[in-house]
Amino acid sequence: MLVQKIIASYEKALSTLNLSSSIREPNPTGSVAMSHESPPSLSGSPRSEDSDRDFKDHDPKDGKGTPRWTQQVRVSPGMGLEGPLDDGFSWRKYGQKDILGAKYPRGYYRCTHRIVQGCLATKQVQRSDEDPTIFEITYRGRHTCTQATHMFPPTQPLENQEPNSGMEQPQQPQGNQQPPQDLLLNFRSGLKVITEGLDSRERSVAPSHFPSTSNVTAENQVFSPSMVDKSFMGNYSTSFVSPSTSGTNYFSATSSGIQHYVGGNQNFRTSEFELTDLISATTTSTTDSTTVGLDFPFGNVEFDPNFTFDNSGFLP
DNA sequence: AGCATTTGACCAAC
DNA sequence: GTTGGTCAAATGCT
Repeated sequence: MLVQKIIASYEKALSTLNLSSSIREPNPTGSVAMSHESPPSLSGSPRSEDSDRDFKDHDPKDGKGTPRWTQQVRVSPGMGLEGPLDDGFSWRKYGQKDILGAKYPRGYYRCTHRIVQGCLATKQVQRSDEDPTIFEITYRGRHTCTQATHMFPPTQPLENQEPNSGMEQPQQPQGNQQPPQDLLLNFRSGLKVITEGLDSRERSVAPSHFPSTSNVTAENQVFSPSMVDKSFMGNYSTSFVSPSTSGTNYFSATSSGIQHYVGGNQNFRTSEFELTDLISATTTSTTDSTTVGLDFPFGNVEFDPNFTFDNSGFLP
C-alpha cells in the first residue's frame, strides 16, 4: 500500500515535472543564456542551487583542443554568497581577474592535484551580472587525478558492487575526451547496486538525515529533497527503484534530487549515450526489486535529461 | 610548517 | 594598447 501510494504520488509529480521539462527542453544546441529563463528551482525550494549546464566540445578559440563546457549554478541567497558549492573536486584558486564589462571578477581555479598527479583540469567561476546568485562555471580539461573516489568514503556497506568500485576507477583512455566524462566517472564511481528488500533499501539510501516518513509525503521526499538537511545533501545520495516496468523514462539528476522526465524529445549527445549505456547496463543486470543507488559527487551538477532509464519507479 | 588564497606582474593573442 | 589567462611572491590560515 505504501509503495503504491508513493508511486502514485510519484507519477503525479512526474506529470508536473514533465511539464517543466518540456519548457526547459527545446534548446538542443544549448546556450549559456538559456538558464536565465529556467525556473529557479523545480522543487521550489529556497535552497535551489542548480540552474543549467551546457558544454562545448571544442571551443575553436581554444585551439589547444581542450574540452570546455560551462555550467550555471545558482546558490540561494541564504546560503551565503561565498561562491558555488563544492562540485566534488578540490580546486585551488590561482588567479582572479576583473573582466571587462563584468561586474564581478572571474576566479581561476585548477585542480589541487595538478602538481602531484598532473591533473590539468581547470575551471573559471564568474558570477552573473544580472543575478548575483548565479555563477557561471567554465570547466576546462578533464580530471586525470583520482580524487573522484575520495568523495565516496565507504560509509555504507556496498553490496553487489562492481568489482572495481572499491578502488580508483581506471581512467578512460585519454585520447577521446568528452567533457562530461568527469561527470560520468564520478557517476560510475558512486554507483551502488543494492539487491535487498525495501527495508534495506530505505536504510541504505535514506539515512537518518532523511526526514521521518511518518509525516512527510512521498512528494516531499522525492521532489523536494532540497528540504532535506545539508548532511543528507552531503551524501549526494539519490536512488532509483526499478519495479520492473518497461517504460522508458528520462530524468536528470542533481544533488538535490532527481528530476525525472517521462517522454520528451531525445536529442542525445555522444557523452550522454555513454551515460545511458551505463544506466541501462546497470539496471538491466539487476532484478526487479533492485534498488540502484546513485551517489553524485556534485553539489550542483545537473545531468541533462537526455539519457534513458528503463524503469519508472523511484523511491527515496 | 605546510597548505591555500590574494594580488600585482607577466605573457600571449587580438 | 587592451584583455584574458597564468605566474609567483606575499600573505593568511590551520
